[in-house]
Amino acid sequence: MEKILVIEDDIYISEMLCELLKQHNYAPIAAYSGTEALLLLPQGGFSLVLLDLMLPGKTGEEVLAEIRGGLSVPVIVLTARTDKETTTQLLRSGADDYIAKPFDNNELLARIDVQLRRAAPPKSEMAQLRHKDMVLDLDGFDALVDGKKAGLSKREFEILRLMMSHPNKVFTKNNLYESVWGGEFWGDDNTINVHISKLRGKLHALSPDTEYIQTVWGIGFKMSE
Amino acid sequence: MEKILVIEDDIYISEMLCELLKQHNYAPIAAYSGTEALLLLPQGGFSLVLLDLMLPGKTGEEVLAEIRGGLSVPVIVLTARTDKETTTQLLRSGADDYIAKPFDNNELLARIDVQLRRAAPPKSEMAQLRHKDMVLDLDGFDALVDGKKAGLSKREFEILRLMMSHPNKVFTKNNLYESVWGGEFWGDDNTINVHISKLRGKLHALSPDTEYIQTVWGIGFKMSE
DNA sequence: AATAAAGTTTAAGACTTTTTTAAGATTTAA
DNA sequence: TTAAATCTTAAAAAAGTCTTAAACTTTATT
Repeated sequence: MEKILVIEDDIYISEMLCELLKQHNYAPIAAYSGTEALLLLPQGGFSLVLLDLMLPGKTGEEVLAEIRGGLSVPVIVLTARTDKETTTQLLRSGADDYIAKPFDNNELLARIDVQLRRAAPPKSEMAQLRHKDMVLDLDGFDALVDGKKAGLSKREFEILRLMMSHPNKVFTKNNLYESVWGGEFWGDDNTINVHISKLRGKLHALSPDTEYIQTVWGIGFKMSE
Repeated sequence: MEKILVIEDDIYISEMLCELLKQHNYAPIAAYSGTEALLLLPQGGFSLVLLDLMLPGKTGEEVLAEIRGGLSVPVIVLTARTDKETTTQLLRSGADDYIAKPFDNNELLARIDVQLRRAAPPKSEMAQLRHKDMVLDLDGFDALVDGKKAGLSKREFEILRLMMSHPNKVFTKNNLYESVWGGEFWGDDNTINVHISKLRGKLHALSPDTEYIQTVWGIGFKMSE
C-alpha cells in the first residue's frame, strides 16, 4: 500500500485528507509542520507528498526546496493562491502538480493517481496472464499469487502458459505434449500427469483453497472455471 | 531538441503554439486532425503531445485512448471545459495534465517542463543503476560496492547493464546473446555461462555474502530478489 | 458392488543444464 | 611488435529437473 505524507497544519483538513486517502487504500501519514515533515521524510518509504503551502516552522516553499534537494518523491502542492505567477513558480521550483484549495476530492485523487503512475518504475512490459488471483509473469517466468512466487520449473511454466492463453479450452495430453515437449505423443506416457501434479502442488502452496487446474475425465486438463 | 506534437485544428492557435515552442527551443510538429496525429505518432520520436480536445476526424478523447493503448509519451490536454467532471475524467483516462483554454503561455511552458522532466529522469540519476548495495556506474563502465570497483570487462559490464535495467525479467541466453553480442544465438554455446561466472566472481570479491545474479534453471539468469 | 479405466502421488535414478577451471585464441594497448 | 587483458572453447564436476515405475485414489461401467 502506497504511503503518502500529508503535510498540513490545519487539523481539520489534515484529518479529512487522511480519511479520504485511507478510504482509497493509501496509507496516509500526517505531518503538522514543515520541520516535522523534514524529520519524517528521510526515513523514506513515501510514494508521494501532499504539501500545504502555508505552514508553521518552515514554509511549504522551503520544504519543497529541501525535498527537491535530495529526494525524487513526487510532490503535489495544496495552495489557495491560484494566480498564474504563483502556480508557475511552484511548478518551476520542483512541484509535480498543484491543486487549488478548496479542492474537489475526485480531482485530488485523480492527480494522485497520475503522479503515482508516473513515479512508478516503468514496467518494462505488462507481459502477464491472469487466472483468478494468480498472475503468470511472462518476463519473470513464474506464477504469482499476491506477490508470492510459485517457483515453477521450465516445463511447469510452459504448461501453464499454454493453458492460460486459452482458458476455455480443454487440453488433451496429446495437445500438451506436442506444444510443451514439441514431439509426438506416445500414449502410455505418465510424464504429463506428474508435471500437472507438481504444478498443482506449487500453486496449492500459494493458495490452498483455490483450484486452478481442472481435470476433465477421459479428455485432459483445463483452467478451472 | 525535444520534439513536441501539437494536435490542434485551429490554424491560428496551432501556429501560435508552434511559434511559442520554437522560441523556447522545442521542435514542434503540427497535426491538424486526430487522424493525422495518429499517422504521425507511430513514427515516434515525440517527447510530448499537446492535444486539443475538439478535433475533426477523431475526437481528442479517441486520440488519447489510442495513444494510451500503446505509447508512453506524456500528453497535456488543451481544453475549454474546466469543470471538475471533465478534467477528472481526462486525467483518469490517461492524460498527464491539462490546461484551460485560453491559457497563459508561461503556465503552459511550465507544465511542459514538468512533464518532460518527469518523462526523462535527470541524467545524473540516469548515469547509474542500483541493485542491492551495488551501483552500476554507467559513466565509469564499472560496478561499485561502497566505492570499491569491480573492474568489469566490457562484456561483463554490458551483461550487468542489460540485466539491471530490467531487474524483474529473466534473460534467456538468447536474450543475452542478442543484446550483448548482437548476433544470433548458437545453442551449444557456453560463453555466456563463463562470463556470468566471471562476473559473479568479481562481485563476490566486493561483497562475499550477497547474491546479485540468480540462475533460473532451464531458462536463464536474472537479478536476485 | 465389483471391476476396469483413468488420474494422482511418491521416490529414485536418468538425464540435462549450469558452474568452474584451465588452456588456447583473439583483441587491445603500450 | 610485444605484452597484457579479454574472450572462447573444452571438459569434468556439481546441481537441479525430468522421467519412469509402482502404489494408491477416484471415476465410470457392468
